[in-house]
Amino acid sequence: MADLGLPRHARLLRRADFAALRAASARCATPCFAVEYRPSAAALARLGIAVSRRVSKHAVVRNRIRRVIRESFRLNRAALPALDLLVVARARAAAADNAALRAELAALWRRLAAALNETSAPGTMRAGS
RNA sequence: CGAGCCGGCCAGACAGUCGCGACGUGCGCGAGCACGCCGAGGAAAGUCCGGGCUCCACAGGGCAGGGUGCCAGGUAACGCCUGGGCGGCGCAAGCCGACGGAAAGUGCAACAGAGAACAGACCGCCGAUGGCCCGCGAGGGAUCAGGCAAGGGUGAAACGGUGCGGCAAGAGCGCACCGCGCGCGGGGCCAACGCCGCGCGGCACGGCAAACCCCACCCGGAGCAAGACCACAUAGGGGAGCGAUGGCUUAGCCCUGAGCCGCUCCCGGGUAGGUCGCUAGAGCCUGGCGGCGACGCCAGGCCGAGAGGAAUGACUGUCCACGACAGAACCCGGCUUACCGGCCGGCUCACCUU
Repeated sequence: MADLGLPRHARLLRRADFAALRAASARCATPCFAVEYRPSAAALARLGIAVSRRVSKHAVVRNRIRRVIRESFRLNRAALPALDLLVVARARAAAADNAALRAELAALWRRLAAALNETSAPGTMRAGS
């Protein structure tokens, strides 16, 4: 039950968090999304979302993308390593439907977990666990 | 039943699963948990107007600048709404209109056309009058001077229309009627207006003021990251007192007034960290009364998002008329723009039946 919730401590809430993430982060991208990430100070994955007006000038479209990202993160966050993530929507996301966005995000989470396990040594990961 | 006009309302429904935010209650030292309840729109949009609220030391006057523009109401206010007038469109119900002033001044008018503003003569008409020619003469002829603006033609627009008289031909040149203008009286509860009556004037005063302009009325500036408070590094911050000159002072300039820069003393302080502002309001519903109406007054009832790295969602299933435009960010009143469709009421026209 707790695995599927999205409490506040699993989100990036402060300006400072975003600034720190931007200062030092690794990147990873798919057609609709770009992700910046770094090891989290907390013991679990935390999410930040950025959907700018450049993606779509319509608030309804931006809200839809934001909600799909939130929902996908909520359902998958238990399987993710302890990272601070900033998911940035790209312009192509506005044209994709929800199912496509979900599929892409699911792939993204898998890639993120795998990439982290092999490249950055297990040593850096230990901070969370 | 068909075509159409006006007004009001709705904006997929239901079930299950997993979530998010506010509030209330309970539990917990606490992060939080449980239960209950609520959780986008008619346009939340564009940010085009008008207010409330807040701060800018700031009050008054003048100029500049901006806005509005038939009249009267409504309103907190408006560029909005209602009613009326005028003009245009429609058979009609109805709809649309920046709709003050061109006898203050300046300016503009492409193309066409002879001529575009106190105009003009291309075609045309006349040639009475003075010449010319013919004729003995009465008279006749052409058109030089000249006269004309009726007809043709151009144009978005050509300096009233019809008829009669008049004339060489014509012309408001004269007259009748129509039109127009001015004045007075009535009407319109006031007004815009020009419906009616009377009198005067042969008739001018052409168009454009979303060209300058004139007239009337209105208008400080910035905006909730406004602004207030609390907790935390060095003050350039704040308060009080004293002040001649000079300088400076949030819309642009000037004037008056006021304040600041200086000195002394005192308090403490920037900053998207947190809290407040933050939703109970020009509020909504029902009824009554006044008003043609917009709306106002009175009584009773109701509480209908409040986030802030930013909630109001996602998935699955079933059904149908297969779901448009679109997401609150301080709050209201409007306007404008976008939009799949559906429901209700009133009205108009056409046709059919009786």
